[in-house]
Amino acid sequence: MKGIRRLAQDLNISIGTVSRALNGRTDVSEDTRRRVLEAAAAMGYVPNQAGRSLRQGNTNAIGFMIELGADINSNSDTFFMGVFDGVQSVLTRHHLDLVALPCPTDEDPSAYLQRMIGRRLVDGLIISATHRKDSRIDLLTKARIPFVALGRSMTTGDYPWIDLDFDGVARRGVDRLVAAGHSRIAAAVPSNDINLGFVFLDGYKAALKRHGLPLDPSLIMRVPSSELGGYQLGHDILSMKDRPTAVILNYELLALGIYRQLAEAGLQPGRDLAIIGFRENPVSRFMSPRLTCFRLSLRDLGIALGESLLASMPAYADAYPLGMVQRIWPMELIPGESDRV
Amino acid sequence: MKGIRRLAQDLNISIGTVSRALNGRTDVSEDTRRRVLEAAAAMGYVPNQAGRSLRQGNTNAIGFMIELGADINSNSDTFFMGVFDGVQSVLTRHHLDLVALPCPTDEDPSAYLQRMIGRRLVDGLIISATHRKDSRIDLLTKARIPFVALGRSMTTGDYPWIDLDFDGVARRGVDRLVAAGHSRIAAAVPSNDINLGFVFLDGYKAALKRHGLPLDPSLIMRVPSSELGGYQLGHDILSMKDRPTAVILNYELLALGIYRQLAEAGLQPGRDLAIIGFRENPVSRFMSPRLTCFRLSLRDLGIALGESLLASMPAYADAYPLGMVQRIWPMELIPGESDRV
DNA sequence: GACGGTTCCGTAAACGTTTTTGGTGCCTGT
DNA sequence: ACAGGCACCAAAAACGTTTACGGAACCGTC
Repeated sequence: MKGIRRLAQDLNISIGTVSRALNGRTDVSEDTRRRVLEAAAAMGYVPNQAGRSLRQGNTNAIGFMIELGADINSNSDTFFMGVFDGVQSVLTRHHLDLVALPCPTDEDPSAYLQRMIGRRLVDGLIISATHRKDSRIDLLTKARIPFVALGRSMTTGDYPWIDLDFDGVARRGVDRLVAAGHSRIAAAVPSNDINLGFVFLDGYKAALKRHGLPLDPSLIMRVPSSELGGYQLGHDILSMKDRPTAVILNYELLALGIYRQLAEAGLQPGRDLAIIGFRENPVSRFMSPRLTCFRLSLRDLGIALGESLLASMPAYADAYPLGMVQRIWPMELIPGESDRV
Repeated sequence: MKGIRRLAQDLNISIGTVSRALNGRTDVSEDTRRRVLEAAAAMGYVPNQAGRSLRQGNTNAIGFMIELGADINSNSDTFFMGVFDGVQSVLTRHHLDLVALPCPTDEDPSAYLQRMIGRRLVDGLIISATHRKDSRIDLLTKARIPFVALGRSMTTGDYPWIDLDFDGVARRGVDRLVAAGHSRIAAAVPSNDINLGFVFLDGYKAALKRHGLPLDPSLIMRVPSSELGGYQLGHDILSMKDRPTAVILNYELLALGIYRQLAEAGLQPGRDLAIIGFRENPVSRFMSPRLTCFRLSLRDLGIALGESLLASMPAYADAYPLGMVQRIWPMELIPGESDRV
């Protein structure tokens, strides 16, 4: 005899009553409830989730899918650790648990997601690293699984998302560089079809136009989102015949590689090439010269993600009357020395 | 009508037969099996995990617990992502899924683990960042949950673990520095009671003794495992009246902070202070002067963890006749310029 | 032609919960 | 004394699977 049945037998009451007592129903006497709770604590009873899920049709867990294959993820897990913490802090208040679902490098993300959806392992999902056309979004809407995307996408249909302000980062980067006298400004964009690259590029183009600067296609530099990509970026820039005098970056680790490339050429960030990096992180804070980049609170971002997800789950929506959240997450410019002329 | 019942109805056969066909049982004709598989694929049928778990008493998932609170985790670049990938590659071969369980900053790890065990969300567990006395180990053995620890511990009882070679890293670091003529060698150790600190320290002490060097307690420097800890470490070293000429590090990001601290003092790693770092990572590869540190394959480590776990699960043990794995994971020294005299 | 063996499949129980339904006993007001 | 209401609880159904059991059909053998 196990589980709730055992508990009921010990107390000499029915399992239904035990269940009601544990779940805080009203139709059970205070005395009985107290006895049940005491006995449950004494034997360390925890409801079996499988039985519960089967009956209620939910799992009290939500998933956060991360793609190990996407270089933008596999290179920096300080990002997700921070976000997880924020998401958790929202979810635990509602007795929901967070599980991270790491999609293997060698599996198609959509296939992986479909498997997870089918298994009914979670009640809701957060997906990240959205691509320009992201079939996961279709999958989730079709399956009617509540979700929120960390990242916009060009996929049609209305769905909740929160995205970093790639547009604003590009725009403000250009503004700042133009104000400092630069006119040949390069932009690093990712070499794959992750959506943030397009947003970043659009912001870059719009800013150039607003300043009346010509758009030189050779200044749009496609490199992988990794520290090696930054190294390559540095090489590409240095080997151009008509070098840009400044560059804006779309990913945090690029700065590392470009710093190295400049150092090897005997050049210095800020003096020989103005650099505006992306996200401030533990590494960027310790680079010298100090990197000009943008700050955001990972924990707050996680909280916002958690709340948006809850807002789109019928069972919790009343506590979070946010409607469908489509939100651009602001980032604060932190001036450093890497973009001094 | 949903799930397997729907499938059976469409095919006009019993649900038992459908289940047997899907699960590869022998007592079903090849023709029937083919029809079932086709129909299942056509309607995108995926077995409901709750029903399955309830019946079979397992979940076909294993968990990887990470503590967001431990600074050694929340800061570590790339570490877990790489390990996850290796674990996955082993598990998927056996149709097991990996879920990462991030323990919130503000929750006690043991309490969190107990909740997860109680929910019966996973069949097995990998825990990391083991402490000197780690109650999670008692919890897991008592609950008879198969697990493997990434990290040794002083907790009694036999249990499977894999640990990085902190002892060897400390020993070889000292050897190398002594060979280069150093005699005052400092060691950074974590300021909390994570077990790796004790192992590292023991290796350091043993190496000193073997070389006939005195043990100076003031050279054992306790700092948080973060880039800020490294900054503080650098400060502490520079402000000593009888400065060490070399230091060995126990955590990868420490190097970042100490580099910065030296730079601010107009000093240079390798010339003014010999530094041997810990794990080679994307960041260390781009530091200058290049950091002398140790290399390991995260993916292989993940594979080893996955295999050890399977070896300790009765249902899979026959495929992995490893016995109880207690293994020290070797790390390869990568010479750089940071420890040149 | 009875019989044992094999191959295939249907039936039903079981897993641990939650929730609906119904019922018992007690109290209250008339 | 009796109808009605209330507070509490027992019983049983339901969730979607897997699997033990038994039986039907077919085959070959003496």
